[in-house]
Amino acid sequence: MAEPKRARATLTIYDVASRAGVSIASVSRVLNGLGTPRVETRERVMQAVRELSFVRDGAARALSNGLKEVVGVVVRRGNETLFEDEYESFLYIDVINRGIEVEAQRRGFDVLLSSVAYNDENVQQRVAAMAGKADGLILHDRMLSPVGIDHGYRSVGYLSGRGDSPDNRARARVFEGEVNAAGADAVLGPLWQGDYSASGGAGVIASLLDAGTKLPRAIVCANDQTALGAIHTLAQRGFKVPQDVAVTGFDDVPVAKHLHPPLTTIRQPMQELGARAFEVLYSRISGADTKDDVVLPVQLVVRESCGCAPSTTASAGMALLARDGR
Amino acid sequence: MAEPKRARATLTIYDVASRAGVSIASVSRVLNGLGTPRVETRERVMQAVRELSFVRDGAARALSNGLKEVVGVVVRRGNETLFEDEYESFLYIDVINRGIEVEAQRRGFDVLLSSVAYNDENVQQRVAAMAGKADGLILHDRMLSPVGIDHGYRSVGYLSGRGDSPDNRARARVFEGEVNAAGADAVLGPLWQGDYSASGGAGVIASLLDAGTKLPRAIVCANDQTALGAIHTLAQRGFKVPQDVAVTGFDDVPVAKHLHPPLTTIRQPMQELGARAFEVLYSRISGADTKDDVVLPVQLVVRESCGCAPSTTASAGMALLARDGR
DNA sequence: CTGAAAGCGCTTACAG
DNA sequence: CTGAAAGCGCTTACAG
Repeated sequence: MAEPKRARATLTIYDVASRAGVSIASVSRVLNGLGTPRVETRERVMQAVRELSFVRDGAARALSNGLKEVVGVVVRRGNETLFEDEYESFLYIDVINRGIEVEAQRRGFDVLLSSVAYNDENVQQRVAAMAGKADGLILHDRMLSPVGIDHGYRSVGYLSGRGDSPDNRARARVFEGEVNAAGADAVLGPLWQGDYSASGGAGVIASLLDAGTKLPRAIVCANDQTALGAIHTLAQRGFKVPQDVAVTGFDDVPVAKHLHPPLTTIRQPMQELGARAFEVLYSRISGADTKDDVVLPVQLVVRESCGCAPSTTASAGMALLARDGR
Repeated sequence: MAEPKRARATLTIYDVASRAGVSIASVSRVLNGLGTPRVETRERVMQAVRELSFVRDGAARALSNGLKEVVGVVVRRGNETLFEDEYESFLYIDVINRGIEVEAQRRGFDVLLSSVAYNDENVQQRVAAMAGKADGLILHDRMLSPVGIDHGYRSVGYLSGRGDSPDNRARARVFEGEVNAAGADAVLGPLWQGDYSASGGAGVIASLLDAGTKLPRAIVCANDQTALGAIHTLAQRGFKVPQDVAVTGFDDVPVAKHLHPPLTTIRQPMQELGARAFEVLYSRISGADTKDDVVLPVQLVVRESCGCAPSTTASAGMALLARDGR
């Protein structure tokens, strides 16, 4: 197959100018709504544009303006074997991106997307390429947060996410602090190392049980997928959740409420998060000095896996939800 | 807030050249792996690049090369009130995009994303802007497909998607043909007009019932969300699915299997679809002449809502699934 | 109000 | 192997 080179746009501003019988400067001004052209000039240009279906080249504009009107977004994705339901968990990435995009669109920006695998060797190159194509970059990482729920369990384990995730480390730190502050035993460490995946969570529990370890009374998982895997293995090995071991997740992925038992977890304002990320970046691009650390409130979603009583409402799980169109 | 203008990249290829003591032509060649530079030249350039953390400007490269290495993807999104579970349905868009992106990355392309609301007034402008920033565009629309399942129902309704969707029209056409061919009554038309949303599906059923219409024995919905809404209203009005009215969907969104009853539906190879879309586009960009119409096989997912007996397997719904890393 | 011209940061024949 | 220079398609002071 031929290398895609010199797929040069057929039409340029010169074509429009000559057809309209004006200079390229006038075409540019009309197209940008600059100055106060005579109506005749304006109309001739617009007509030529229409007749030719002319579209300005973004690269040339960007080069001339020093502004591409493109935000780069780099996400990391797993590339391992997945539980079927796990597909859904990637949703949260897309919801964040959706938030970025909505906000970006308000400013006339578009979103350039690139995902790198966790084990990608040339992350550097990929990020550099993105940097070259965009005015600024947003890099995803998982988020951290404090929580508030206490069933008086005396020992609580932290089934962690990837070791190389800053969020995971922060989460572990907060976890340990909170559990100790409550006077309970915090159980965590290398044997409790998951990887944000369901199979990772399942594997940790299986290894612990195989090694004859006594499980803590409750297990806080780094995310819902991990909890999903943990609950699966616990059930398989004859443990009742939450009677024998309580479990919580993080993210509130759609399937969380369909698990047995329904998963107690934390919901984060994903779309809003993306929107705010773009706002901060945009301010920077605009040269404003901004506070760069934005923390959004999270919401505890109490269901049954933590030991709380089943809610009497819930019904069909079909509550109407207004989606903010902004 | 200041307009973001002239956020010009600080470093250019000239900076690298002068630091390395060579011409910009040499820098460019080294960076592109062109020609056979002396090792010393090569190393001095690389070192300068490293020291300066230089990144080539994508716009300038694009302008010079006539190639941006960017695919534009335009998706349409609803902006109405949503059922909570409906969030998930947008997943399929993202899965397709994921397929595009994976394939694009193989060719050194990145994905530029833009979504337009169904009621967006300046779709034209938006698409034009995208066209200017990309080498080619992929526009989403829903897909069509034939099916194969027969419970001998004598009357079957088609609860449609948006009227302006080509896929919806194609689906309706195929539906009518198949049902008639089976010797049953096809029920469709303006009163059966949904909009791909759950509330749309719910609304149609409610209106029909309110008008005293006798429902057909089975209802084929344009997509899963529509089916979700339909089932909800049917249950609310005291109809048993599938005993009184059978219902099928289209898409196999994650929540489909958690419905009561589990939804019989069609699964499409979404990610593959995206990948193929990019391939076709890439071929065109490369100047190859390609067949542009690619049809991928779909898969019928039989569950209970159509009247089939409950599967004896299913168990925890946690089957492991290999995700092709390609 | 409008046009000629310079310049944005690269790539690439063309000489040497 | 390497450098000087033209050109990619726009935008925007600067004159007129």
